[in-house]
Amino acid sequence: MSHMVYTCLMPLDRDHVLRRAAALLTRKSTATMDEVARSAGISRATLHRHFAGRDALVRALESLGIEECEAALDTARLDEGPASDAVRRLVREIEPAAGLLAFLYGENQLFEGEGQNEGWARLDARIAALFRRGQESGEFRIDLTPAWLTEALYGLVASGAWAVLDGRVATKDFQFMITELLLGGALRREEP
Amino acid sequence: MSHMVYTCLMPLDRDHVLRRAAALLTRKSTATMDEVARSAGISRATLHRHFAGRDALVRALESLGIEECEAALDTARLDEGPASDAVRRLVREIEPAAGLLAFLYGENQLFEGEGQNEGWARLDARIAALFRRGQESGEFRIDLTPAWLTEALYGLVASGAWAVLDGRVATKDFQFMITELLLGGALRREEP
DNA sequence: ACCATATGAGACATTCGCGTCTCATGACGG
DNA sequence: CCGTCATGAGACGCGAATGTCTCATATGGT
Repeated sequence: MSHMVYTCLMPLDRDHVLRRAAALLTRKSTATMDEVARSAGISRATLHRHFAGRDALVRALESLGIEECEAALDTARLDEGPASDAVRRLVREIEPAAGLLAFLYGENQLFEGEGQNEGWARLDARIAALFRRGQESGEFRIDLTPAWLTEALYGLVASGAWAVLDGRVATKDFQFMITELLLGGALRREEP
Repeated sequence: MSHMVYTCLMPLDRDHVLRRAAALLTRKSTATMDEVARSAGISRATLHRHFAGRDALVRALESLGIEECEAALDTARLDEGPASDAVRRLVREIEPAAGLLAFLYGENQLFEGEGQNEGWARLDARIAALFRRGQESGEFRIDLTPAWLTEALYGLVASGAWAVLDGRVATKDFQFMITELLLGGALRREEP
């Protein structure tokens, strides 16, 4: 029997395939199942053995993205310390998943219909809660709703991921550009 | 003969079709040619008479989006007055095209390959010049590059359009949310 | 050495959207 | 009243991608 193969190699392989798929689909969202398979170094047949179909693959990517985001939120400890620092930690931790997130963000077909993953709602709630905490503590302005700030965070992360992918922004500037714009905006701060 | 039909009705019709196509494709970027036609109230045959194929349709939408953006930039008079006011005017003028822009922004296949419309480069240059002007006048901070601010503007406009489409943000708040976040950020301003 | 299993390669039918075609209809101008 | 032209409806073939299948191979454990 090969139960050890099941419990040790398989998940690694599946994860590897998912990550390559994410990387490819981020650049070319219309990539073929065959292209995805080649990109992961396996054959189309094997890809179909792991994922029932393209839909199942995208769903798996969605779950992976949600998992990574939730892990990032956990690591970022959103409810500790100043809210602005928590936002910085959040962006830093979420950066590795930015590409995948950008792909899923553009896959708007996921968000229509009733079958949408409730993980997004959980993420939205946690991030919005962070912004609300910052508002209640007086750190953040109250005339921008937490829902919009959450939306804007997603949008900026996706924009940043694409800009990095296209070479318009350096990878090392990713976190700085997003957090500084999101928190401080483009205007010069008055010297205190 | 019906030359008057050509010069009067046709352009209106074509424009109408393009706008309906933009509205539909913004929500469902994988919409069928048949769905686009139905959405515009015409048959698939007529749609194919106006646009050689799906690719031509998307290219026409791209040109329309660029035209509307350039018109918005013209109306906004980016080189007059304080740069922050110019940004506010820019967002206000660009709002009607936000949905179309969001669709094109997600159509990343347009930006790969050499056949990309040079109109985007013109728009990028004009918007980046605005941010640079703001930096040189001391209004904007200099640690966020004009290229990134331009990218972020696109991303926020797209995010805003989608948020409005999904009912997460009120239409009347669109301009305020974007300009305030882009210019001022989420942090509370110190009272001067 | 033997067997089980995952894999790769390839064939196959199916589905789906696209692009083109024809024909009938209706509107509009001469 | 008649001709022209755009349109709608529908049929048709094509190509691409998908999903399923079989078979040969290699790897790894017994």
